[in-house]
Amino acid sequence: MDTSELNDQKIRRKEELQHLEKIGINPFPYNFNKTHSAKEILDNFQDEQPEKFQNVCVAGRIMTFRRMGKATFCDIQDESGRIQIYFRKNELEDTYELLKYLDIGDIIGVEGFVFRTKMGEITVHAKKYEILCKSLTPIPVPKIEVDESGNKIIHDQFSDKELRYRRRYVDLIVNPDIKYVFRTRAKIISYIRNYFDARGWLEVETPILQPIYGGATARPFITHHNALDIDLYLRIADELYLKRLIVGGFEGVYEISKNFRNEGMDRMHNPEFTALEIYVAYKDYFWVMEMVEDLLNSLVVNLFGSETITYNDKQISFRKPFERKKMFDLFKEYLNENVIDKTESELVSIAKKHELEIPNNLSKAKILDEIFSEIVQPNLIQPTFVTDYPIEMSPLAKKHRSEKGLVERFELFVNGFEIANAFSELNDPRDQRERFEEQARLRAKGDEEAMIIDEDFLYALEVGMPPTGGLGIGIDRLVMLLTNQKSIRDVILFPQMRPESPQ
RNA sequence: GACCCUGUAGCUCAGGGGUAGAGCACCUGACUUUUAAUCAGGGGGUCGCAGGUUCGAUUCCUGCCAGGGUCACCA
Repeated sequence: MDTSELNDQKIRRKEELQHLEKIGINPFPYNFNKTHSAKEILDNFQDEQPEKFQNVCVAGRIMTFRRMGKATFCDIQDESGRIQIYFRKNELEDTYELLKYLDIGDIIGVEGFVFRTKMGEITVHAKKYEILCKSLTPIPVPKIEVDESGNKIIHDQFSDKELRYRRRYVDLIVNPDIKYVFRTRAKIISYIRNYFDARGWLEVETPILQPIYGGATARPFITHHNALDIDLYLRIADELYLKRLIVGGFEGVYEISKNFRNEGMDRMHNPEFTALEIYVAYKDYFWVMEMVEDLLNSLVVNLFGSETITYNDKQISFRKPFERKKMFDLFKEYLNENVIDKTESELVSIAKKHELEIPNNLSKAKILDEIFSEIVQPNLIQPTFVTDYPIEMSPLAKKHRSEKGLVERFELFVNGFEIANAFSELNDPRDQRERFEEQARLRAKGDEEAMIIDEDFLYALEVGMPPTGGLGIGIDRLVMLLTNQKSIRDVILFPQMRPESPQ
């Protein structure tokens, strides 16, 4: 680091560090034998049995200091929470003087016994302590002041969103409550994995670097392989590879996949995001509906002990069965129109009646999609399966067994979010080729997101894929929903940011 | 990509054409059960960056950079 950037606080900390080294103390030692977390002590200490905690070793980051001459209190924070430490000069002798070389942010290890102070706080009375890491740059430490009328005044709150995302490590220290979101995220993923594994479905890994991207309509990131001298695409979805594995004879495969889409960023979108896809042989979309219903119901019960969650003051119930509605019935319900036989221009004028401007030259599928997501989707708060989509919107889904022009597809909406997308998978290679060709025509007309023909995938379908039910779940949005977060950036540890420009 | 808002101390913010303010954090001293510790002193800023207007710009204007929000595209 350029020393001209050092402010007075950094300079002082560096001097403290050098002093510690000069007197033979390693400010960056190798290990510490921690015996208890803060939470274990706070939860289990009993005043009538203090002997159980006669000798504990705790470690954590110093978050507050209250120095009172010959006695000092500080709070240290470990992963489980905070605990107060008490130091006395007459017991620590020389090392007491060294406390003045410690700062908020330093990590220390303390050996001592647990007691309760006059004010009632469970505290570790230090017999000895050692520095485990000297912190050379100050962190903001919020202090909550309560005034006479009981209002909370928070000083030093670390609330700047840019800094919180860029320096997530500081955010985690200073706003430890957010750890809950990431713990819950891990629990959700591990629950889903266990659920699938228990049913014998195989977790697989498929290529992130793909010569032909597919499985979704989106613009890709492009990269280059030097040795082969070819462009490769970061995957936008793993669907076509998972289906190849069903062709290969695995009867249930799933992948928890980082996907990459070169599109806008906002509250609901990050350029890289996590999707779950699963394909099970011999099943159709009705079976998938019941599976995802059971998966989400049992997940929510497992996490919260209840079928009901709260998102943004709304109660959302995951009680089975979820509502099931055909897409065209929803159009009827919200537009009072039967849109199934309408032309493009008729649809545009219907949209206008509902104060929705549709850009020119959109295909019928895109217009319907637009109307649906603007007018219908925001109303789907309780878990709702929307079924039976127009064929043009779903080039990888199998034609509906009885409804002309539709496919066997559903999406699950909760709180207006699209959580899951599923099909009876298209396995007729002739039909699949026609759908790809239609996509190619759209692409030629300028639709940059239309799919590319994947000849190898068609070859695989010619080899033969059994009837298959497939499902995709947007993990980030599911986590948002289940942790009551309003931005995708709040459920991704390191969300994408514009790089900081060197000023 | 378009529009709106924002950028001042380590953090959160106020201010305003004439030597830059608060709370917390930091430093010195006092204090052996404090917890917003308290008390007495003190230091710390290229006011996002670059131009322009002006006797003088952190303040006004323009451009750029960064962030947030809304819209567009999308999941």
